[in-house]
Parts: sequence; C-alpha cells; structure tokens
Amino acid sequence: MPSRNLIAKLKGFFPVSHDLRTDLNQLAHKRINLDAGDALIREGDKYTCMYLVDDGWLLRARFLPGGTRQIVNFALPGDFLCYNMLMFERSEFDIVARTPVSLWELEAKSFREMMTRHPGLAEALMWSNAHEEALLAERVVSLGRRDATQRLAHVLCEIVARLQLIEKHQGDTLLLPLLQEDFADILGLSVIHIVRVFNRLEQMGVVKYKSRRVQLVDLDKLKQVAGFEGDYLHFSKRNDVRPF
Amino acid sequence: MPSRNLIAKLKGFFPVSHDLRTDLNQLAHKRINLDAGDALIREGDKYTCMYLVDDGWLLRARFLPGGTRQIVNFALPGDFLCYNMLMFERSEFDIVARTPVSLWELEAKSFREMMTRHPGLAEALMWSNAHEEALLAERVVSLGRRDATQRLAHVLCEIVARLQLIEKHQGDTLLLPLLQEDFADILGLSVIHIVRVFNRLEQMGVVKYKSRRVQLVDLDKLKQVAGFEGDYLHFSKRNDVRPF
DNA sequence: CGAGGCGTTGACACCCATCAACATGGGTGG
DNA sequence: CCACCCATGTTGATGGGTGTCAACGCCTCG
Repeated sequence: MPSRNLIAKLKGFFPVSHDLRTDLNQLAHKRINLDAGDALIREGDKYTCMYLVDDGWLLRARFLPGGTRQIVNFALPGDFLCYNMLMFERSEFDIVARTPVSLWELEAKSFREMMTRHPGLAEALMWSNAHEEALLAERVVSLGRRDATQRLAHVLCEIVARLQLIEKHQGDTLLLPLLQEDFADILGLSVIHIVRVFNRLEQMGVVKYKSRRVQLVDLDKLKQVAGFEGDYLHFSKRNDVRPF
Repeated sequence: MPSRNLIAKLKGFFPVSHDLRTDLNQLAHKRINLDAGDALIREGDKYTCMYLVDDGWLLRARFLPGGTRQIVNFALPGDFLCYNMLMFERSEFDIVARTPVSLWELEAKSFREMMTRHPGLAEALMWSNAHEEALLAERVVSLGRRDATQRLAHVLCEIVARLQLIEKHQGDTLLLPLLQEDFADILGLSVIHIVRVFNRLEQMGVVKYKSRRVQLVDLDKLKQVAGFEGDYLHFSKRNDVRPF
C-alpha cells in the first residue's frame, strides 16, 4: 500500500476519503529504490516526475561556491518530492538519499490533469505543500533568530513530531540517519560546534547523542530549550473539512 | 482589475487563460484597505479568508520571547496571503502592512470547492505557492551559509527580480518601504550591522542606501557579490503547459 | 521649534568558525 | 581473528564576524 505513511500524516488533519486512497494507489505505479548516497536529482536537472517517499530519509541541499552545503529540508516517509515539477522545469537543489530509500513514482503530466482526474491527490499535495511551507518558515526563524543550542533542540523536536505523525517514533530513543555534519548543514553551523552543543545539552540533562542515537532524556525540557510550539505541526487541523 | 499584478507575475511562466481572469475577477469581490503598520492577522488568530495583494508591501513575521523578530517573507502586489487557510485553522505569524495596502478578499470556503468551481485559481495558487517556496528555500540558504554582505546583496537582487516580474521596477533606483530594521529582521542580523554592510557595499561601488532609497550603482557586481542565480525566479518556466 | 523615529558611529564582548591533531569504531581483507 | 583503514566524532587554541551598549546626528512632522 504505497500511501500508508502519507495517509497517516494526512488523517491527523482531515478525514481521508476512499477516493484519495484510490487516487494514490492508482498513480503510484512504479517503485524506485535508491542506495544511501544516491542522488534522486541534481541541481539544474530537468524534473522527470513526482515521487512519494515510501521509506527512508532524503536531504534536499544546495552546494555553494567554496564547497559549503546548506540542507534546505529533509524528506521522510509520506512526503512528496519534486511536486513543483508541475510548475517549474528544473530543480534548484540536489535531492540525495541519506539511507536506503524506496519511492513511488507518480504519473502526473500537469497539475491541471491531476486536478480533474485525481482531485484527491491535488488536495493531498496542496496540504503537504502547506505543511512543508510551515516547516521551512520555522527553519527561517531558527536560522535567523535562534542560537545554536535552540536550533539543535528545535530541529530535534521537529523530527520527533514528524516521526510521531507517521507513527514511527516510540520510546525515548531516536534512531537517526543524520550525521553531525548533516545537523551542521541543516542548522547553518559548523560540525565542531554541533559537537559542543550536544555536549551542552547532555550536561543540561536534555538529550544524549551517541553514534546516530539520540536519547531523549527530558523531552519537556528539550521543548522548553527550543521554544518549540508543536502547534504548527499538530493542532492546526481544520475540523470543518468534510470528506468528498 | 484586481488581478493585474498577479497575471503579470504568472504570465511570464505560463499562458494565462481567459478562464483564470474570470475566476479571479469573480472571486475578488471585496476590497480591503490597510494603513501602514496595521495588522492583517496576528499569530494565533483564526484565518477568516484568503487575500490577493493589489498594492503595497506586507511583512510576515514571528516575535520571539526576548522581543526579537524574524521576518519570514514579505508580500508584494500580485501575491496571495493566507492561502493556507484552506489547510490550517490558525496563522503562525503576524502579517503587517509596511505601507498603505489594498487587498482583494477572496471567497473560497475550501480548496475542494475552489478546485471544482475555479480551477484556474487553484492552479494560479499552486504556482504562486511554488514560487514562494522557492523564495523561502533560497532564504534558508542565505541565512545558513551566506555572510552578512552576501545576504544583503542577495535580498536586494531578489527584490529587483520580483519587482521586475510585476513590472514595477525601472531605472537604477529602488524605492523601498523597508527600514534597516526590516532588513535586519529579514536577514537575521542586527540593525547596526546592516549599516556597516551598506557602507561596505557603497565602498565597493555596488549600491548606495539613503533613507529608503537604494541606488543600484552596479547591478552585475551586486549579483556577483550575492552569488545570485535569477533562474529560480525567472527561467524555470514550463513551456509545455497549455492554456485551458 | 521640539519631539520622536530613524540612521550612524565607536568600543567592547561573545558566539561560533577555522585549523590541527587525536580518538573511536565499524568494515574489509588478509 | 586480527590488522588496518577510513569515516565519523572529539578536543583545545585562536581568530573573525557579528551582537550589544551607549551616545549622537539627521530628518520629518506636528
């Protein structure tokens, strides 16, 4: 069932209709597998199609002259990728698998066709866009006005919330595929500073990092340090939206 | 004609159909005026409707504990506002008029209704979303990996490009409603540092700032300093999209 | 003519980057 | 099963970019 994670994500926000499930399962006709490190698309490449992440983590990043990298966002199971192929011709960013990844390729020639033939998908896409935009806006706030400790705490909260949304988080330990270098490039910091901030958070009794394992010692304290308002991910659901 | 600026913005990217114009003009039924400084909506408020900016500049911002502010983005004529009211219940940000502003209130109860009754608008909205997402992603890159000089140069390039898109920029002088404090809060810097960076750019013979007037002494040099790739605003147009 | 918003300058401090060196640990081949 | 190696993680010393603070200048508007 290609749409399991997406539906988990959506159904916290609005009732997911039978039609939407049908749309998704019809469109997700071809499965793609990537190894960790493989690029799905490179900056400047022409888009070929849309994707729905079935499993694994991917990073969307820009490389700048000087060799630095900024990760704009990361995709988890249930997220769409390359959806703005419906609007733009070429990708502005690299999208690279951080783990082994499996994707569904979605057949959609144009947004217009999709709206008429698969209105459920159009709506799911629109919702997913809005969700991603909320994450991006929050990242801008972090990069602009939060210090290194708050940034790291905040992105950890974001990850917990997003994993909970797709029912992939339990217990007090987070198993992440992200290297400290990835955290650095997500948060606009240096690798070395990430180490120091993790140390500080450990001394504060908030989290412990050990080789891609984050132990959430005190989640409430983490949210407090981050100034994390989960609302933008969870509680803004619209209750007045009816199924088809 | 409520949709003049929007159509100017869109038509560089895909052919704008008669139906879209009709949709827009039908939906834009009520006009709203704001004075400079007025809030269109505050963080935490329930959305009431969508808007299309007819004239003026608005800032979308978050205030953090400690009194700092981060401006997430700014809206110009032809931009939609509060479009994710179709998906979310409440606003995560303040939206405040920086100049006197006039807006069209758009009647749309749900995305589903909009798709069926005004498919042109749904597509325009989707495109506008994609455009805004591209701007946000680029802002993340700036905040994460560009220094103060590059950031300021880059946002100036962005403004020039966006004004050209709606045919509101000519000559070598940019008349901006943005205070240096606004630049600071857009770029995640302090006001004082904005002053220093403008001085540096002036010494380099790139731009001159004088009381909300930016003289573009050498636009090519500005783009070069910024590492500005205008593609993400201009040249990613899809030529295979046909009108309705 | 005063007031207040905005812009500007300099002194100083701090956060975080850079660099170099070293520790750890999992994978691979012998 | 061990030895090696490379990716990853860690530490300390140093420096630069940017923030903070305090004070002053300018311009606009009432």
